[in-house]
Amino acid sequence: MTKIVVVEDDVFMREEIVAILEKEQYEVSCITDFTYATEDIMKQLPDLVLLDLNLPGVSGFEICKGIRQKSTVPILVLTGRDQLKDELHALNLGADEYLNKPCHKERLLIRITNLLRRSEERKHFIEIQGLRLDIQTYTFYINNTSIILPENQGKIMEQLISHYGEIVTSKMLMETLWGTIDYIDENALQVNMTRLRKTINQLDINYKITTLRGKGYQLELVGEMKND
Amino acid sequence: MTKIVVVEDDVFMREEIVAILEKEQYEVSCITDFTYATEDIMKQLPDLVLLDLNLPGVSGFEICKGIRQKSTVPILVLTGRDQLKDELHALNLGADEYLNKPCHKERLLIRITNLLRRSEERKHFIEIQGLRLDIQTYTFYINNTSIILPENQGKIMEQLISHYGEIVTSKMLMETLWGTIDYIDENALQVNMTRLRKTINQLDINYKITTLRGKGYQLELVGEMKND
DNA sequence: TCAAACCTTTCACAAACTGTAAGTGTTATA
DNA sequence: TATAACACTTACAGTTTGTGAAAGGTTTGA
Repeated sequence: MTKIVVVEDDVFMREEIVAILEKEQYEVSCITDFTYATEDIMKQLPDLVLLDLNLPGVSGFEICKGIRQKSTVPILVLTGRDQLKDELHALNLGADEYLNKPCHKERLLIRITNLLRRSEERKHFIEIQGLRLDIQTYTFYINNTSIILPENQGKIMEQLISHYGEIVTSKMLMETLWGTIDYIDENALQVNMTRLRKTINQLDINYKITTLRGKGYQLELVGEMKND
Repeated sequence: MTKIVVVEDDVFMREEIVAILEKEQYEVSCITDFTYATEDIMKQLPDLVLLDLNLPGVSGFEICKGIRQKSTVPILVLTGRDQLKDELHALNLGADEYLNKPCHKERLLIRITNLLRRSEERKHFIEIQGLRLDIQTYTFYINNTSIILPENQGKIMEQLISHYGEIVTSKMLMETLWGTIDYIDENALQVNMTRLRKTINQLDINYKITTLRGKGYQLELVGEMKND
């Protein structure tokens, strides 16, 4: 069932939206406490987020930005703010649609349908800036190129991308690759790591795999000039 | 350079749009004779189509539909029609965005940017209803599954999809697979065809490969109930 | 300086993809 | 219905690709 998370403070408005969506067989849940809105939304694992901008105490823009940093879930902004600059701002922060209240039921629903259809295509992939990986086939998309990673390299890459920003331990990787940690020669992992690094080097990729001695591995941006 | 085709009959409006787009470094070309609009648009190989709906002699909806049948190029409808039913109709026919005139320059431009970014992701693929094929890696996307086709099966599939609705001859296929038609045993092609058919059968696909004796092969929809 | 941690190359086995060969179906037409 | 052309299928062996083991080299930090 398709799950939509509604972020809207006005009770009347919220209940109307919920009624409309539920009539279309969507599974709907609402955020009513906006203190940890971004986290609460993400926890629900939504297929789509319906977001108001005028919320008490928090900026809807911040929520929008926060969601987009962590996920590619479609965000539909539905708001009373009809200023062009708000629209541009929201769209720049990663919103996929921007509709003004009041909004016809049908107009809202067709946008939702379209966004969901579009995001279906993304279901295959995990993704960070500039990289996309099909975790079924380990087809790896970089700019205008795509290549197929061998299974082991693909699994390592999957871990590195899905834990981007964190450290991935050898233990985690060995469990992912072989389902167990026992009787596995750590060297086998190192060999595959070497192979993956070689693969990455041949591509035009802005990332490298850093070793954190005694801790694990990490995917890191490279070649970014620091501006002071 | 990114190419945008503008379909708009009003001279004043058209020139204003062209000026705005060219200032943003887009390559712009216009359709002014709408008799064979769809064909003329497609010939230009646009990265995006900017479409008006009120055109003399032709229906903008028809053009929209026609483009979408042949391509996944993003279509942005920019029109004076502000009726909800027109908007719904256009979006249902495959339009990606629907904006009302008059429209702020920035609003238009950011939608264009977003559509183009989104369609970048599609550059890898060729696509017909329900099927997508990455022609670099021959990763094949069907509903919620993706698999990797072996090179030969991938090449055959590429031909069948990109010539969907037409007949693909053995000669064409042999040239695609082996670069030449000489000294190639036609049986080799048949073997690969059998293999591809077997692959397709294992998947939940609505298409089958039909043989046209003495002519060639064709991809066809299957299992569609005919309603009289 | 030295040992632990990590990296790299080479090798041989296993799996996947390929065209060849040989035989089996199918279809149009006389 | 007989026949020949066309199409399909299966088995096989050569080639390529991915894999972990082994052995030796390099880096790091106390």
